[in-house]
Amino acid sequence: MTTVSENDHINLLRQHDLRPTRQRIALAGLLFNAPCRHVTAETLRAEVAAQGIPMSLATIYNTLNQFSRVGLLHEINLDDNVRYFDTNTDHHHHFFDPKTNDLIDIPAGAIGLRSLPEAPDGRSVERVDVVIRLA
Amino acid sequence: MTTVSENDHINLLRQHDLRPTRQRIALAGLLFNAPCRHVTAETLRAEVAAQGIPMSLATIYNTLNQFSRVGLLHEINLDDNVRYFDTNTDHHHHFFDPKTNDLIDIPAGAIGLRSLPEAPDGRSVERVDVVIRLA
DNA sequence: AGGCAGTTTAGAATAATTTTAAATTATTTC
DNA sequence: GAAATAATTTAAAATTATTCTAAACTGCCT
Ligand SMILES: [Mn+2]
Ligand SMILES: [Mn+2]
Ligand SMILES: [Zn+2]
Ligand SMILES: [Zn+2]
Repeated sequence: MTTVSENDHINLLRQHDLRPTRQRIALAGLLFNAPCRHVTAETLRAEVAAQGIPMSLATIYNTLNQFSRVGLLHEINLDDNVRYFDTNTDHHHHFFDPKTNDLIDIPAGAIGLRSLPEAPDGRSVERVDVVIRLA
Repeated sequence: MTTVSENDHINLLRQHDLRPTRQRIALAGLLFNAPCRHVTAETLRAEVAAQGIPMSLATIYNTLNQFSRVGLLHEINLDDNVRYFDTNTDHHHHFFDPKTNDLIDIPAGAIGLRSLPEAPDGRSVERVDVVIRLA
C-alpha cells in the first residue's frame, strides 16, 4: 500500500522539518517522481483534482512556498505574472515558449557564459539566469 | 512654452499612430528624456503625481501597454509579480537587486554567450535574456 | 488515549492589472 | 473656425494571482 517512493517522500519531508501530512506527501509524489517539472499553483491544483485528492488552493500555495523555502523547489518568474516552481534545483537555464507557456531545461554547462561584468560596488552575484525566448 | 523635447515626443507619438494627448506627452517626457529607465506602473504614477499632473492609473497602464506594443518600451518580469517597463529597447541584459528591486543595464556585448543550444523542433530563438541576480 | 503544536481549510483580504461605459478631447470635415 | 467623428481618458467595477485569518483538524509526543 505504502509505495517505496511514498516512504522516500516522508523521509524527505522529515529531513526538512516538515510534517509528512497527507497533503504534503501527495504533492511531493506529484512533484518529485518525475526528474524535472515546472508547475504553477493552478497546474498543480489540476493534477491534484484529477487524482481526486481533496486539497484547498491555500494548501497548494503554502506547500509550494514551504518547499521553495527549504530548497526543494526553485521559483521562476516569466511573462504573465504567474509564479512557476521548478523541481530542478540545480543551476540551469530555460527555453521559454510564450505561446504555450512551456519551460524546457537547459543544463548550466550547455551555455557558455564568458566575460560576466563585475557586480556593482560591494555586491556579489547570487545567480545568473538565462531565458531563451522562442518564437 | 512648448519645449524642444516635447515636440520630439509629439513626433514620436505620431510616428507610431498614437495621438499626442496631454497624458501621453507627459509620460513620454518622463520616460524618454533620460537615456535608460526601468519603471513600474506605480513608480511612474508616483512621478506623475509628484509633477502635479492629473492622470488616472488606467491611463498609465494603457499607455505603458501601447508604448510596449509599438516597440517604444520593453517588458521585463522578475520577482514579485510586478511588470517592469524598460526604455532601453536595444538588446541588453540586467543586474537585478532583489533587496531594492533595482535594475541595472548590461550592454549585450558585455556578456559573451558561447554555445547556445539549438531551439527545439521547428522553433527559433526570439531573444536571449540574462539576469544576474545580486546578493 | 490525551494534549499540544503544527497544519489545513473556506472564505475574506490584498495587490496588480484589465475592463466597462460614460465623459472628454484630438482630429477631420465643412 | 465650429460641428461631427473617432480616439482617449476616466472612475469604478471586474478579474486574477496570491496571501491572510481564524477556526477545525491531524500528526506526534507522552
Ligand atoms: Mn527622447
Ligand atoms: Mn498579481
Ligand atoms: Zn527548470
Ligand atoms: Zn534595461
